[in-house]
Amino acid sequence: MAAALASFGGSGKHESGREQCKLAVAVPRAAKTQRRTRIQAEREELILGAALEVFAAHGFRGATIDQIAEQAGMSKPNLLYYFPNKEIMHRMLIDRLLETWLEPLRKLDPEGEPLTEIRSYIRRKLEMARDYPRESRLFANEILQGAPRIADELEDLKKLVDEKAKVIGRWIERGKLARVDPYHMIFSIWATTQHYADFDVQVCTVLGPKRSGEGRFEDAARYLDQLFVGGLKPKA
Amino acid sequence: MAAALASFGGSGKHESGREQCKLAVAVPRAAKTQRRTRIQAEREELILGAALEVFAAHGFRGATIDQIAEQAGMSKPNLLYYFPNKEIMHRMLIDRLLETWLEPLRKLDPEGEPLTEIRSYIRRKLEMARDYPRESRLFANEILQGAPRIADELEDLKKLVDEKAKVIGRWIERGKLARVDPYHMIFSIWATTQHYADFDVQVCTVLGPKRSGEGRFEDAARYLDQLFVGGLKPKA
DNA sequence: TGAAAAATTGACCGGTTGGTAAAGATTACA
DNA sequence: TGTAATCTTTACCAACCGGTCAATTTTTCA
Repeated sequence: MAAALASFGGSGKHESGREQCKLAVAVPRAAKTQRRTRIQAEREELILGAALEVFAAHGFRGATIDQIAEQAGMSKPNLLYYFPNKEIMHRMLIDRLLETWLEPLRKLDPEGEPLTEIRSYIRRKLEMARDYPRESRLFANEILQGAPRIADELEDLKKLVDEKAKVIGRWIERGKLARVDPYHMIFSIWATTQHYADFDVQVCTVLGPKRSGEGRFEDAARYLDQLFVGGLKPKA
Repeated sequence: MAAALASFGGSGKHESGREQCKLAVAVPRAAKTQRRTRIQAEREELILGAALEVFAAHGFRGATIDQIAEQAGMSKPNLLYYFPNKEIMHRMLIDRLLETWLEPLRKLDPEGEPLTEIRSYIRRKLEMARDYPRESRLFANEILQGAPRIADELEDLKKLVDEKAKVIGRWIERGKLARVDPYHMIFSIWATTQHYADFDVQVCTVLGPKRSGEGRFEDAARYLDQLFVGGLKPKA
């Protein structure tokens, strides 16, 4: 229960320090010129949490403002006082999601020991699936439906992957990894780790009540370690 | 382009021969006592195809009857003459989907050579992701949103997986496979193969225009082969 | 304290959506 | 060919949904 998968709390909420660029859009119209209130900050956070819950569970079109408002414990017009419309809530969630979501890949260190780096990456991604399943499902919903609202962001993602694929390619050239396709390797890491967030219902049903406790992430971590270390170790 | 991934056409449409149990529900009310017409069969098939397209792209709530009707090239009331409501179309699609979807796992042969069996399973699943991406997305949409409409079917799935997990367990006992968790092994196969259908937009964007042709499935097949054979081969 | 600013709400509106009613067009078949 | 069954469409309805408005309550701060 302890060693395999670390806790994730460390770096606080999603992005405490940095100013959130797109947030300005959502400042209530009545307060445009004014400084943000304490209540504004609190309410906006409350609403975004509720919106995350509902968007993740029903997708963009499936989610209704009424549902989000109820989840946040306020009336619909009250919610719309903070966020002028549904799109903006969604857009803001996607933006801050991508920040955290890509962090593990960014951390992949070209100077590190290749197999260790990849194991760390997998572990981090699995921790994110465990600790931020709603974010994962929000993203999955969006991609599944053709990513209509995040084409630009996907291009940024491509750049990051291109860069890291080169790093992996160099590791392979130096004989530190098996000769695999770096892109498909990254895909397989995304797929296997996010599966535990996106397909959680299925995973828990199939594992049954006895094995579907939190321990399932430890088991998954152990298995994925075996799979990837075995599969990516360079042939001697 | 040829060897790695076979074509999938072989067994014809989803279930040509067998009688579709739930179909009776959708017989137009006007024709309850009567035998099914040629037109009925044709139209129902046409509608289900359109419904699959739309449900896969927008999820259940996101799909509208009007969209499905337009996709099928008919008016909404005309469509509703064949299927009394949205739920029934969805339910029928899910039912016939699960039949085909689980076939590859059913085919996992306890008597076969373990590593070969698993490689075949992976290849078949990947072929399904390539040839039936809409079905995959329909399923993904449903699971992602908590599987509200298919709890029963998931229980059946569990039974099948339990059975096959035992088979895999015996293979491991006989030293034919590395000592991995059979359940998580199956999850990882599902995740990695279905990823190419469910996250197609992302895959194609990241691969870029040059590599995102149909060849991406060949590359995926090759990579997954390396990964799983390397990862699951018993330690000497 | 009091008044301005901020927060909240009920009532409402236009457009969409799932679904129905009924009448007209087409097809099967005696 | 005629007629009954089947198929299709136009017109429609009630509920829902995204979003607005104007009025009320609460908070802030001089």
